[in-house]
Amino acid sequence: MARRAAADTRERILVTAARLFGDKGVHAVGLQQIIEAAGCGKNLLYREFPSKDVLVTAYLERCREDWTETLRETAAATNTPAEQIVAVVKAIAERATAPGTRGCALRNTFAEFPEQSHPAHQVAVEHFTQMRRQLHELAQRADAHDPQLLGDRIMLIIDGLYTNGAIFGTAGAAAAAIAFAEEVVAAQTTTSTVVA
Amino acid sequence: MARRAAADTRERILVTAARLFGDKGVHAVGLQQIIEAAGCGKNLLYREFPSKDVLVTAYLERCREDWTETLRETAAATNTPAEQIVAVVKAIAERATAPGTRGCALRNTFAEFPEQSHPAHQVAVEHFTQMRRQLHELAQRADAHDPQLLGDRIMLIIDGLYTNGAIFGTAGAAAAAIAFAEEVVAAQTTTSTVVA
DNA sequence: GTCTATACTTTGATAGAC
DNA sequence: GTCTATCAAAGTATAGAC
Repeated sequence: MARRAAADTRERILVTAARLFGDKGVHAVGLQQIIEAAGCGKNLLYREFPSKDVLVTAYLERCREDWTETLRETAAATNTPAEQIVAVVKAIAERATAPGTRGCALRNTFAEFPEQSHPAHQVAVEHFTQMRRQLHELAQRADAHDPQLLGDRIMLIIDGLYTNGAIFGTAGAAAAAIAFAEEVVAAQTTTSTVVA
Repeated sequence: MARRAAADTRERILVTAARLFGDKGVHAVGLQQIIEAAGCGKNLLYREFPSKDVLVTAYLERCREDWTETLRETAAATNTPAEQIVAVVKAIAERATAPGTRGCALRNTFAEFPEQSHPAHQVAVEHFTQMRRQLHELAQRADAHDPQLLGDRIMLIIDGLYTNGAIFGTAGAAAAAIAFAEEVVAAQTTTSTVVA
């Protein structure tokens, strides 16, 4: 069943590329390196991903799915939109401050590809735009006084968390960011300023 | 006095390189491009900066000086440490959300050089460590309830501001971040929670 | 002598042919 | 899966202008 193996191969290449891109950055990783690490031929890689740009785009789309998954999981695990906002920050905080982590793949790749015409740049911008909108919606469903304000503040905390986590990577930073998010959500969703 | 011109030449090369690195990213800019833009010979560039790594490091050190300058200016323009914290956020917000800006050079370059052994990586880490310490000190002088907490929260806002500004670059984002910082400072430096 | 300009070497990348 | 073409990069050396 050589034909059936194709799906697995594509997945293996993508996972391998994602790991290398994430660890060393997109520019620093050559296709040769991915081929060796994935243990496949050059032909196969080019059959699945006709160019490096296509591979990078697929890598970023995969990262976007992780975010969607986070949103889905936190929605299922919480009772209220306000709780979900904090849970989202919590989930990201745990990942962003894990040792060896290098921040957010989409943000890092965005920094690597400043050209607006580059597909990687565009995928990243789409992601951030969508993410911001989703946080606004979440804040609205949480009955925030000013949904856009709350959403943007949470976005700031998440962005900062990724940057900060990539630099320092301490567990304390995660707890601090979560507490910060809790206070911000509480202040923006209740009439009296209550600090949990 | 051809010998005297050397200082100017070095400065011109560095400024040119800084602009190109900042606009297109370090990896995307070749030395040839810098030579053409600066209008100098290859020999001269290699005399002033023996390798690209040296040039990149000089570029980052220059960016660090900008931060030091910001700290100095805000200290001179404000009366209290609490005001200075807000002024720092304000100064960064204005720069980070200016059109055509691409966020923080040190953070972007940090994303481009994940290897800990690379001098560019080390300069960036030094900068962030120093910056965090300075924010802690500032929070302490502002009589914050928990100086480290306040400093870290301001650091989160600044980090987020750079990322957010690089992506969306709206003027509203600057005002929102400044208001956010004001509230956080007020909440952490007064006994009663006062919202300005 | 100091700068510009260019030719060269080596290395490593994408890409495609077979 | 190997082999090869093409191109661009860093870095070095050299030729020539003022």
